Amino acid sequence: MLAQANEADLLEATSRKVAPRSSDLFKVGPQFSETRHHQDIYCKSNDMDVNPILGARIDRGFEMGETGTWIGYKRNYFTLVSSFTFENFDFERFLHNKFYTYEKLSRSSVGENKVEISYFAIRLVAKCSDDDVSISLIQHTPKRDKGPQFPPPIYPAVPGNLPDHSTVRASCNKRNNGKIENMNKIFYFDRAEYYHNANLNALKDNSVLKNYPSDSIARVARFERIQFSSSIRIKSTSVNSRYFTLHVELLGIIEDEDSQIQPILLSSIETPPLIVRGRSPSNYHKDRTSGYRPHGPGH
DNA sequence: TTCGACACATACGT
DNA sequence: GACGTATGTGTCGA
Repeated sequence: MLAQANEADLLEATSRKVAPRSSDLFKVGPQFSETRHHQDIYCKSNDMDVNPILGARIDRGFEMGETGTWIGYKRNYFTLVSSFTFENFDFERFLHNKFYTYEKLSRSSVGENKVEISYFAIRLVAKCSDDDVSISLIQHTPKRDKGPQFPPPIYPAVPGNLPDHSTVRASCNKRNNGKIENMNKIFYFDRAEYYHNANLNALKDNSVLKNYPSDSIARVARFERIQFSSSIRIKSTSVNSRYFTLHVELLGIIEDEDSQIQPILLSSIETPPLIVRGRSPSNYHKDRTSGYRPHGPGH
């Protein structure tokens, strides 16, 4: 059974051409690390320390290679979802509170500055795993080449639960309004609807909720049709591939003295090192049946 | 060798 | 089941 699985993986990874719309393209990728904390979060009402827990899953675009490393393709899309919760905070409790953190002051000065968090947000970044240098990611529309490209959005977000892999799979490429609406209930929180049902409005609300920039607020940040920027260098030497990591960051958005919006990195999670295969034909129609890596002159 | 552009093919959603 | 889409990947030429 193990041998069988390996054989299947090998076939998958080395020979067969993949149909462009096959649902097999959805695969769960590598696990993310435990949440790492960068700046503490406190609850305003009682100054209690709040423990954020970030979760994320790659749902498309990476598969495990023969040697156990995770492999993606520069030319192909990947999909990633992420959400966060606060330990011991159910959703209602979150909605009735405000939070603050400390802003690191410049190196020359000492100490930290207490700042209120206007709202929370989730960001996706990629880094080169050697030097921690940021790598740009881009997002396509369904029109791909015919549409514009953007950097992946930073999602203003409230706490939420990560949907199943199958839910993410089912959420892609929907045009039917009813289906889209059902998916939106999973991926978004509707503030206007909440205010209506709770007999509240933005004037009466004095919680963190009122500071979010729009009524449609992510419960789950969904990053679809993401690719590594076409300009990334894949090799560190002519032989060795570089490794990349994907990081999901929980940000606290604050307002500085000049009412400028500014993100503070509160916590993050990351993938293990990833290989991104480039466009070289040697990364495609391989037919070797051993673990041998081709790099000599081919055909 | 690598990249942008265009092309072809094929499973999916409606 | 037909039709339009979305997307992996083949290819050309700078």
